[in-house]
Amino acid sequence: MGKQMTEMLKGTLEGIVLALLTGKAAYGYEITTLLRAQGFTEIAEGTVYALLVRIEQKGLVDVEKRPSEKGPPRKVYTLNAQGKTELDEFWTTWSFLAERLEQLRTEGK
Amino acid sequence: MGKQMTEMLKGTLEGIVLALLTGKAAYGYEITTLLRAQGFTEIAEGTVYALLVRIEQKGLVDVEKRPSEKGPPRKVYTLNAQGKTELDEFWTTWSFLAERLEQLRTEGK
DNA sequence: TACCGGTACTTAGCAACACTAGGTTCCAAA
DNA sequence: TTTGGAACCTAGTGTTGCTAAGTACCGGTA
Repeated sequence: MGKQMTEMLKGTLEGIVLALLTGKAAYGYEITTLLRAQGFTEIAEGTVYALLVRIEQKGLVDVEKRPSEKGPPRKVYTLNAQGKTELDEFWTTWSFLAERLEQLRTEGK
Repeated sequence: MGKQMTEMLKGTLEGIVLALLTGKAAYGYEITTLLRAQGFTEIAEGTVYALLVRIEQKGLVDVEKRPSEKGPPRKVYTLNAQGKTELDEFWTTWSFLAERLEQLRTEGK
Protein backbone atom coordinates (compact mmCIF):
# COMPACT_ATOMS: atom_id res chain seq x y z
CA MET A 1 0.00 0.00 0.00
CA GLY A 2 1.29 3.45 -0.77
CA LYS A 3 2.41 5.28 2.32
CA GLN A 4 0.26 8.28 1.41
CA MET A 5 -2.84 6.10 1.16
CA THR A 6 -2.05 4.42 4.45
CA GLU A 7 -1.95 7.76 6.22
CA MET A 8 -5.00 9.06 4.43
CA LEU A 9 -7.03 6.02 5.44
CA LYS A 10 -6.51 6.90 9.07
CA GLY A 11 -9.78 8.39 10.12
CA THR A 12 -11.59 7.52 6.92
CA LEU A 13 -11.44 3.73 6.95
CA GLU A 14 -13.71 3.58 9.96
CA GLY A 15 -16.26 5.73 8.15
CA ILE A 16 -15.98 3.60 5.05
CA VAL A 17 -16.73 0.45 7.01
CA LEU A 18 -19.65 2.07 8.80
CA ALA A 19 -20.98 3.16 5.42
CA LEU A 20 -20.65 -0.38 4.09
CA LEU A 21 -22.71 -1.62 7.02
CA THR A 22 -25.57 0.79 6.30
CA GLY A 23 -28.63 -1.25 5.55
CA LYS A 24 -26.73 -4.50 5.30
CA ALA A 25 -25.12 -6.48 8.10
CA ALA A 26 -21.83 -8.18 7.27
CA TYR A 27 -19.03 -10.19 8.83
CA GLY A 28 -15.33 -9.44 8.87
CA TYR A 29 -14.11 -11.60 6.07
CA GLU A 30 -16.98 -10.36 3.91
CA ILE A 31 -16.13 -6.73 4.67
CA THR A 32 -12.53 -7.33 3.67
CA THR A 33 -13.55 -8.74 0.30
CA LEU A 34 -16.11 -5.93 -0.15
CA LEU A 35 -13.40 -3.35 0.41
CA ARG A 36 -11.14 -5.07 -2.09
CA ALA A 37 -13.96 -5.13 -4.61
CA GLN A 38 -14.45 -1.39 -4.11
CA GLY A 39 -10.86 -0.75 -5.10
CA PHE A 40 -9.06 -0.90 -1.78
CA THR A 41 -7.10 -3.86 -3.04
CA GLU A 42 -4.33 -3.71 -0.53
CA ILE A 43 -6.21 -3.39 2.73
CA ALA A 44 -4.65 -5.83 5.19
CA GLU A 45 -6.95 -8.39 6.76
CA GLY A 46 -5.64 -7.67 10.24
CA THR A 47 -6.50 -4.01 9.80
CA VAL A 48 -10.15 -4.77 9.24
CA TYR A 49 -10.47 -7.12 12.18
CA ALA A 50 -8.76 -4.66 14.51
CA LEU A 51 -11.09 -1.91 13.32
CA LEU A 52 -14.13 -4.11 13.93
CA VAL A 53 -13.00 -4.78 17.48
CA ARG A 54 -12.66 -1.05 17.96
CA ILE A 55 -16.08 -0.04 16.67
CA GLU A 56 -17.64 -2.83 18.70
CA GLN A 57 -15.99 -1.54 21.87
CA LYS A 58 -17.14 1.96 21.02
CA GLY A 59 -20.66 0.59 20.83
CA LEU A 60 -21.29 1.55 17.20
CA VAL A 61 -22.33 -1.94 16.09
CA ASP A 62 -24.18 -4.96 17.41
CA VAL A 63 -22.56 -8.37 16.98
CA GLU A 64 -24.05 -11.80 16.45
CA LYS A 65 -22.24 -15.09 16.00
CA ARG A 66 -23.50 -17.34 13.24
CA PRO A 67 -22.18 -20.75 12.13
CA SER A 68 -20.58 -20.97 8.72
CA GLU A 69 -20.80 -23.82 6.21
CA LYS A 70 -17.10 -23.68 5.68
CA GLY A 71 -14.79 -22.53 8.42
CA PRO A 72 -15.16 -21.11 11.92
CA PRO A 73 -18.28 -19.18 12.98
CA ARG A 74 -18.82 -15.72 11.52
CA LYS A 75 -19.16 -12.57 13.58
CA VAL A 76 -21.91 -10.56 11.91
CA TYR A 77 -21.87 -6.80 12.53
CA THR A 78 -24.96 -4.59 12.39
CA LEU A 79 -24.92 -0.80 12.52
CA ASN A 80 -26.92 0.44 15.52
CA ALA A 81 -28.32 3.87 16.41
CA GLN A 82 -25.09 5.14 17.86
CA GLY A 83 -23.25 3.92 14.80
CA LYS A 84 -25.63 5.82 12.54
CA THR A 85 -25.00 8.99 14.52
CA GLU A 86 -21.26 8.48 14.21
CA LEU A 87 -21.63 7.90 10.48
CA ASP A 88 -23.58 11.15 10.10
CA GLU A 89 -20.83 13.03 11.89
CA PHE A 90 -18.29 11.31 9.70
CA TRP A 91 -20.00 12.56 6.56
CA THR A 92 -20.14 16.08 7.98
CA THR A 93 -16.43 16.05 8.76
CA TRP A 94 -15.62 14.52 5.42
CA SER A 95 -17.68 17.08 3.51
CA PHE A 96 -15.92 19.93 5.21
CA LEU A 97 -12.52 18.53 4.36
CA ALA A 98 -13.47 17.65 0.79
CA GLU A 99 -14.77 21.14 0.14
CA ARG A 100 -11.62 22.80 1.43
CA LEU A 101 -9.44 20.52 -0.66
CA GLU A 102 -11.49 20.98 -3.79
CA GLN A 103 -11.15 24.71 -3.32
CA LEU A 104 -7.41 24.41 -2.84
CA ARG A 105 -7.03 22.34 -5.97
CA THR A 106 -9.06 24.56 -8.26
CA GLU A 107 -7.50 27.72 -6.87
CA GLY A 108 -4.15 26.24 -7.76
CA LYS A 109 -3.05 28.08 -4.66
CA MET B 1 -10.58 19.89 17.40
CA GLY B 2 -13.03 17.08 16.86
CA LYS B 3 -11.42 13.67 17.18
CA GLN B 4 -12.72 12.64 13.78
CA MET B 5 -11.14 15.65 12.13
CA THR B 6 -7.86 15.04 13.92
CA GLU B 7 -7.67 11.53 12.53
CA MET B 8 -8.83 12.58 9.09
CA LEU B 9 -6.13 15.22 8.85
CA LYS B 10 -3.48 12.53 9.12
CA GLY B 11 -2.05 12.25 5.66
CA THR B 12 -4.04 15.17 4.27
CA LEU B 13 -2.59 18.02 6.26
CA GLU B 14 0.78 17.56 4.60
CA GLY B 15 -0.88 17.77 1.21
CA ILE B 16 -2.81 20.85 2.25
CA VAL B 17 0.36 22.63 3.30
CA LEU B 18 2.16 21.63 0.11
CA ALA B 19 -0.80 22.98 -1.85
CA LEU B 20 -0.66 26.24 0.07
CA LEU B 21 2.99 26.58 -0.89
CA THR B 22 2.28 26.20 -4.59
CA GLY B 23 3.38 29.35 -6.31
CA LYS B 24 3.83 31.24 -3.07
CA ALA B 25 6.56 30.79 -0.49
CA ALA B 26 5.52 31.20 3.14
CA TYR B 27 6.81 30.88 6.68
CA GLY B 28 5.45 28.79 9.52
CA TYR B 29 3.50 31.38 11.41
CA GLU B 30 2.00 32.60 8.15
CA ILE B 31 0.97 29.08 7.16
CA THR B 32 -0.75 28.61 10.50
CA THR B 33 -2.79 31.77 10.05
CA LEU B 34 -3.52 30.83 6.43
CA LEU B 35 -4.87 27.47 7.54
CA ARG B 36 -7.04 29.12 10.16
CA ALA B 37 -8.35 31.54 7.55
CA GLN B 38 -9.26 28.59 5.33
CA GLY B 39 -11.48 27.15 8.03
CA PHE B 40 -9.07 24.94 9.94
CA THR B 41 -9.58 27.09 12.99
CA GLU B 42 -8.30 24.65 15.53
CA ILE B 43 -5.03 23.57 14.00
CA ALA B 44 -2.39 23.58 16.72
CA GLU B 45 0.67 25.70 16.09
CA GLY B 46 3.00 22.91 17.16
CA THR B 47 1.44 20.62 14.59
CA VAL B 48 2.37 22.95 11.76
CA TYR B 49 5.96 23.42 12.87
CA ALA B 50 6.47 19.69 13.31
CA LEU B 51 5.06 19.11 9.85
CA LEU B 52 7.38 21.73 8.35
CA VAL B 53 10.39 20.06 9.93
CA ARG B 54 9.21 16.79 8.43
CA ILE B 55 8.75 18.00 4.87
CA GLU B 56 12.07 19.79 5.06
CA GLN B 57 13.82 16.57 6.11
CA LYS B 58 12.06 14.74 3.30
CA GLY B 59 13.50 17.31 0.93
CA LEU B 60 10.16 18.58 -0.39
CA VAL B 61 10.88 22.23 0.32
CA ASP B 62 13.76 24.69 0.30
CA VAL B 63 14.25 26.89 3.33
CA GLU B 64 15.56 30.40 3.68
CA LYS B 65 15.91 32.46 6.82
CA ARG B 66 14.78 36.08 6.60
CA PRO B 67 14.80 38.73 9.31
CA SER B 68 11.45 39.94 10.55
CA GLU B 69 10.50 43.47 11.56
CA LYS B 70 8.92 42.14 14.70
CA GLY B 71 10.14 39.00 16.36
CA PRO B 72 12.69 36.29 15.60
CA PRO B 73 13.76 35.52 12.02
CA ARG B 74 11.29 33.80 9.74
CA LYS B 75 11.91 30.47 8.05
CA VAL B 76 10.50 30.82 4.58
CA TYR B 77 9.56 27.57 2.83
CA THR B 78 9.49 27.16 -0.95
CA LEU B 79 8.11 24.13 -2.77
CA ASN B 80 10.84 22.49 -4.86
CA ALA B 81 10.70 19.94 -7.69
CA GLN B 82 10.48 16.96 -5.38
CA GLY B 83 7.75 18.69 -3.44
CA LYS B 84 5.75 19.24 -6.61
CA THR B 85 6.04 15.57 -7.46
CA GLU B 86 4.85 14.65 -4.00
CA LEU B 87 1.95 17.06 -4.32
CA ASP B 88 0.92 15.49 -7.63
CA GLU B 89 0.92 12.07 -6.02
CA PHE B 90 -1.08 13.49 -3.16
CA TRP B 91 -3.79 14.72 -5.51
CA THR B 92 -3.90 11.33 -7.21
CA THR B 93 -4.32 9.51 -3.91
CA TRP B 94 -6.86 12.02 -2.71
CA SER B 95 -8.92 11.78 -5.90
CA PHE B 96 -9.08 8.02 -5.65
CA LEU B 97 -10.29 8.18 -2.07
CA ALA B 98 -12.74 11.00 -2.73
CA GLU B 99 -14.30 9.13 -5.64
CA ARG B 100 -14.79 5.95 -3.61
CA LEU B 101 -16.36 7.89 -0.78
CA GLU B 102 -18.63 9.88 -3.02
CA GLN B 103 -19.79 6.63 -4.53
CA LEU B 104 -20.39 5.13 -1.10
CA ARG B 105 -22.40 8.13 0.00
CA THR B 106 -24.65 8.33 -3.05
CA GLU B 107 -25.17 4.59 -3.13
CA GLY B 108 -26.36 4.84 0.42
CA LYS B 109 -24.75 1.46 0.70
C1' DT C 1 -5.39 -41.58 6.75
C1' DA C 2 -2.71 -37.38 6.00
C1' DC C 3 -2.28 -33.14 3.94
C1' DC C 4 -3.49 -28.94 1.58
C1' DG C 5 -6.16 -24.87 0.70
C1' DG C 6 -9.81 -21.76 1.49
C1' DT C 7 -12.73 -19.68 5.01
C1' DA C 8 -12.78 -16.90 9.22
C1' DC C 9 -10.93 -14.74 13.11
C1' DT C 10 -7.04 -12.95 16.52
C1' DT C 11 -3.10 -10.45 18.30
C1' DA C 12 1.62 -8.48 19.55
C1' DG C 13 4.72 -5.13 18.00
C1' DC C 14 5.83 -1.19 14.87
C1' DA C 15 5.73 3.40 12.34
C1' DA C 16 3.55 7.66 11.19
C1' DC C 17 0.99 11.50 12.45
C1' DA C 18 -1.66 15.28 14.95
C1' DC C 19 -2.14 16.98 19.53
C1' DT C 20 -0.85 18.70 24.30
C1' DA C 21 1.71 21.57 26.83
C1' DG C 22 5.11 23.50 27.69
C1' DG C 23 9.17 26.34 26.34
C1' DT C 24 12.57 30.23 23.91
C1' DT C 25 13.61 34.53 21.23
C1' DC C 26 12.83 39.25 19.60
C1' DC C 27 10.83 43.71 19.70
C1' DA C 28 7.58 47.60 20.51
C1' DA C 29 4.25 49.76 23.26
C1' DA C 30 2.11 50.67 27.76
C1' DT D 1 9.70 47.15 33.58
C1' DT D 2 6.25 44.47 32.10
C1' DT D 3 3.07 42.96 28.77
C1' DG D 4 1.80 41.11 24.44
C1' DG D 5 2.26 39.77 19.82
C1' DA D 6 5.28 37.74 16.33
C1' DA D 7 7.90 33.58 15.37
C1' DC D 8 9.82 29.24 16.32
C1' DC D 9 10.88 24.60 18.85
C1' DT D 10 10.21 20.05 21.16
C1' DA D 11 9.30 15.93 24.44
C1' DG D 12 5.71 12.99 25.34
C1' DT D 13 0.98 10.94 24.32
C1' DG D 14 -2.92 8.60 21.86
C1' DT D 15 -4.87 6.84 17.73
C1' DT D 16 -4.44 4.49 13.69
C1' DG D 17 -3.19 1.17 9.88
C1' DC D 18 0.34 -2.29 8.78
C1' DT D 19 3.32 -6.52 9.39
C1' DA D 20 3.65 -11.03 10.53
C1' DA D 21 2.41 -14.67 12.67
C1' DG D 22 -0.77 -17.50 14.55
C1' DT D 23 -5.44 -20.55 15.56
C1' DA D 24 -9.88 -22.92 14.21
C1' DC D 25 -12.93 -25.33 10.96
C1' DC D 26 -13.92 -28.04 6.97
C1' DG D 27 -13.86 -30.38 2.21
C1' DG D 28 -11.35 -32.48 -1.20
C1' DT D 29 -7.44 -35.17 -2.82
C1' DA D 30 -3.52 -38.23 -2.89
